Amino acid sequence: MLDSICSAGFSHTRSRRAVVEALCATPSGATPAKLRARGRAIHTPLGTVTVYRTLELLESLGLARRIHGEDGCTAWAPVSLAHGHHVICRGCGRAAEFEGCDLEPLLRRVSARTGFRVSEHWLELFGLCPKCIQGK
Amino acid sequence: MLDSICSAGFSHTRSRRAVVEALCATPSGATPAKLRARGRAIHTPLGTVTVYRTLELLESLGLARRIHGEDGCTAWAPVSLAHGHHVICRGCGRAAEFEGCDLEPLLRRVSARTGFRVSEHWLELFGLCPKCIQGK
DNA sequence: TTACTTGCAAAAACTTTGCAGGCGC
DNA sequence: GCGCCTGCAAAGTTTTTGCAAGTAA
Repeated sequence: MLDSICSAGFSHTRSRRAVVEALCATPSGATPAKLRARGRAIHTPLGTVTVYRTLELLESLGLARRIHGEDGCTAWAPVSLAHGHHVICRGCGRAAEFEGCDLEPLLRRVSARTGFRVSEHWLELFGLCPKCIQGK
Repeated sequence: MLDSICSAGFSHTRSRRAVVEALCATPSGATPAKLRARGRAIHTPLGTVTVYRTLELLESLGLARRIHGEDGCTAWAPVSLAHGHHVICRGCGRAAEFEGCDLEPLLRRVSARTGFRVSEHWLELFGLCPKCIQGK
């Protein structure tokens, strides 16, 4: 992921590496505060501000994305798939990515009904992950 | 909507009416701060706290819901349909509700692929509303 | 060297909590 | 009158901004 940052014209720095690694270490999503805590294992002086700014940068490059839970939307997760969505576990909060959503028929129906021209969408699923299912 | 609150066992108060009317006046969604501003036209001493608490109440009754935009998720909108989703205009920020989403095939596929047992979902569309399309 | 980055500190914005007084029923 | 409800004030969180020092290239 750092490579993508560099080839986009941004510097390769320890701080960025720390944030990127922390993010990739938690594909299930993590808040800026947690990312900072994790990132400090790699680059100790890592500051909160840098985490925010790096996330912003990653988002603009399409490499990270917010995860929206119904309680809030402060968690971030790395984006690995071209057009992925997340499914979030109600039990432990982990998130998994999945590919493909095939919403075309729906989009056409909504356009016809509301008059909106729909260009993007955003889908998130909630449920229980395999571990939490077993645990019950 | 106030009726629903009352029949659920909560009091009919001016403050609640103010929040409910402000909310219904902005089906496109509004932040707590904006709802308070609008609500003050109805009940002047309306406080921020009451707006938050009323929204919480409405949410628990299934009458209001957060709208999650990619920039944040501080806006709230009334829920009028049984199982509605929102389509949000990138131009003016308005939201419209639509019904039905037929995600069953997708849910099955995701369950099979990730092992998650999916129980809820959450979908939001983005695009341009009829007015904004014309305006361009 | 030169411009981009960083991290601290402080400010700002947003949300929640405590509590005395007010209001619905 | 009783108990829920409200609004102010204050505290707690989260996020953004300003700026001098640091670092990649």
